[in-house]
Amino acid sequence: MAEPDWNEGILVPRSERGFRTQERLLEAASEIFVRDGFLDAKITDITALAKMSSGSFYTYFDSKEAIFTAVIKKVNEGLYVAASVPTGSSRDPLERFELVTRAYVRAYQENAGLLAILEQVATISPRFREMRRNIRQIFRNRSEKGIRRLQGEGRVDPTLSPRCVAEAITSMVSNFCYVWLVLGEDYEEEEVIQTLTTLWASGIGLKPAVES
Amino acid sequence: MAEPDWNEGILVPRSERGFRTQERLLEAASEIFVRDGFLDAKITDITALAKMSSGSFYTYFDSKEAIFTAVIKKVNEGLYVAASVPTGSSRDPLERFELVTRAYVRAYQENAGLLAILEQVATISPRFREMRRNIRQIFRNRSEKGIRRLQGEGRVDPTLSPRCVAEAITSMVSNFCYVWLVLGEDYEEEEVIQTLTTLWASGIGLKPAVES
Amino acid sequence: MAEPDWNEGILVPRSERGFRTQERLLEAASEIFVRDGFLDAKITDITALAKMSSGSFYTYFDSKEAIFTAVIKKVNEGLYVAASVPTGSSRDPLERFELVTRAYVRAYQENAGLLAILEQVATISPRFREMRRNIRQIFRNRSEKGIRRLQGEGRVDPTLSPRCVAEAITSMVSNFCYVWLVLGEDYEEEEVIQTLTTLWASGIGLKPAVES
Amino acid sequence: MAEPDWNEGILVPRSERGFRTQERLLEAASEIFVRDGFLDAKITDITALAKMSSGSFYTYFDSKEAIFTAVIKKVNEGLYVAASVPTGSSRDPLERFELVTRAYVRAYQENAGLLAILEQVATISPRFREMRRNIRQIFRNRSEKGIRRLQGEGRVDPTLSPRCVAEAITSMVSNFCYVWLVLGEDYEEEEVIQTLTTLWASGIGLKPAVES
DNA sequence: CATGAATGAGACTTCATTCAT
DNA sequence: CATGAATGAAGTCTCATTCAT
Repeated sequence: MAEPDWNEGILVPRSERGFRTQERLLEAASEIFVRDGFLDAKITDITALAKMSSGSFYTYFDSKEAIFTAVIKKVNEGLYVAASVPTGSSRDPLERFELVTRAYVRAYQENAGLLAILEQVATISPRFREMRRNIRQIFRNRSEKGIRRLQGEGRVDPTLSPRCVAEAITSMVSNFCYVWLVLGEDYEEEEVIQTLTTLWASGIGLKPAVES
Repeated sequence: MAEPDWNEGILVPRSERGFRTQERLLEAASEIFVRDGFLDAKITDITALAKMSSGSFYTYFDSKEAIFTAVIKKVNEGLYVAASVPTGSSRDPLERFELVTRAYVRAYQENAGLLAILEQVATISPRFREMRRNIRQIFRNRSEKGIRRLQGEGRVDPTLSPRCVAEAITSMVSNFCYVWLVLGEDYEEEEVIQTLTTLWASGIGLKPAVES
Repeated sequence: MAEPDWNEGILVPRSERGFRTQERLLEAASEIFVRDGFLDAKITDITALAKMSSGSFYTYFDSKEAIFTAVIKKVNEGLYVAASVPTGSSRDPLERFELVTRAYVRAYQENAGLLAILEQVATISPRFREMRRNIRQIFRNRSEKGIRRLQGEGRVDPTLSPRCVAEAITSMVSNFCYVWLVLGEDYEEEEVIQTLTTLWASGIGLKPAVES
Repeated sequence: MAEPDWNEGILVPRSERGFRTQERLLEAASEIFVRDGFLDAKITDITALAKMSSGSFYTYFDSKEAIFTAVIKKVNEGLYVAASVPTGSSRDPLERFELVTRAYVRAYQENAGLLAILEQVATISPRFREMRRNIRQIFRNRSEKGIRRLQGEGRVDPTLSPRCVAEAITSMVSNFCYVWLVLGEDYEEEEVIQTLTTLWASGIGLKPAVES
């Protein structure tokens, strides 16, 4: 339960100049991580790209893990926003599914490089496994709630376990994005979104609203 | 396309005794890989567990990658068999889906430890990325073929892209197993199998056979 | 022979305010040196404790060695005073020995924390080895002179080498204090003083004054 | 109370060849430690002097601390033997004191270089502080026992605390050796031994055996 | 005079792999 | 075929001191 402190090891600059230097490091690190992966990324490559001495790195971050955390935090926030995209309660569920899927796919596309590395680091470090889990939970919990509501409205098979279904759909969407955008299987964006949306909706047996 | 040679680096013992020694190394390696992961697994730990000198390792394998390949090959074969489980053409599709899913889940359960490590190594090494991709393809291609046939029989929405759907279902099943059996989310086996089967079948809009 | 300049590297503040700032640094440094030792003491810890920026340190001291010198100078002066405690020529030698021992013990007790660190630094730096030697010499030379006088008065064995005896007694007293007050062997103050005084006096075969 | 494990970090070679290599390292390390001190001694200097690659060091020792422990253990054993020199119960106490002092001085002389470094390390590391304390205790405990016996025989002032006196004498002898043989104060060996022995014997008020 | 960011040399350590015995 | 010692490249991190603002 004890959530790791995601700011651990990330030092806070005390001047405007320091703030800019930290930003430079973050940008350089993103580039290096995407290029070389976490394991092969060298601090000296990052500082060289940011045009500073290697020692300066430690003015702003305690370790490679720390700067990776900082880099990923931004990505995470992007995914968080995507997974929380407001759908407007008045819409049709199908439309909502599509909206959510599209937002997720877009966010994944924009950050595919770093998400690939996060996937790598998550297999190595429990800390980052937890981080990835968190963002996954947002998506899953949201789906679960939606399914519960639709079951309540009699529009979805009531025998299905909402949590289990939500987990499965989350797996489908997130892993499809991984295979497509990271591993490089060739698909066409619109087709992906339509297929995932359809499988999702039909999978849970979504029925049209019962009109009165 | 050029398939890596999965036997490269795995030396062939000349004697019966050598064969048994190699087996001992494989068993020890499985244990160490599961315990420490690929990166932290040390050759000396493997040889110590197999009760031999570190130098002897290279009589049987060329490298750490080679012995990992050998260890994973067995697992892979298990998954291959599972993914190829004969279903008997006469059966109902729903039953076939369930059978395939169950076989996959069982195989995953039996090898969860090493599959977790394969997941790790696949993020690091293209060679093993390819290996994992292969086994995934078996499952996906099979699904794709099934869907195509059902579309031909008019029992599944013909506008869906069979490949895309198959990829999505493969993602759903394989990633669910990962989250459940490797990351440790708590689910109940039978419920998982039923849920995945249902989502699969309903997702593609499977209709009862048209009786004549 | 060339005595180091013990004020080298200690800058002289030009203002009253600067003077107080330097004092703050000295207090902070004492605390940090005692807590962490010389080697592990960090300039940033000292400045942080003194509530100023690390750069300001160099307005007042040239180096870590310089501030340590400044800190130790005070201690040294204390020991100097103790070792020079006036005994009044009229007293009984035994009483004088006790007075000197007591003064030394008191001074050591009051500064045990920093003297422990001086001991450390003296093993590392010739400069501080010299400093410690100086204070030791005061004690030793004084003893030596006393012994010579008593030998002249026929109250002490004339075959003993005054310098060698003085060195031995200095070793006994100073190292006892180190073992007791720094290393933490448990002794009772009064007992220590009496024992050292007795060993000293009896050791040199002190005889009662020859009355005429 | 928990005695550190003095073999920790010292690996045991499994072959004759390894044993010789470890010896080579120990000899090289002694030389380097004496030349540069513990802090400035570099692993690469040791391996270079022993004519091997730097990595080989870690086949035999875990760290610089470990090899220093191994080097000092030998010295310690030498001092232990010296401090335990058998005196023959029949002798005169004065002769016994001289014998013990002489043995200690000799042992110190032979190992002065490394003992200087031990003194340095002891001020830095509790582990080695403990080691030095151990050897000191042997000497002190032995003195204490002797004094107790002589008090029992009525040949020594019964009001003196044996432990406190023994500590003082140990301080005198050991610190004199340090000042003389490490810091370089100029003394003549025989004079030192006689002076220390006399101060010791007279200090405790040793009386000739009461003849019947 | 104060601030705090910038500097940079370099020792330690790991461990897969090779090789002498 | 077994043993275990030998190899060596290379990356992280520290922190006293300097310097621009």
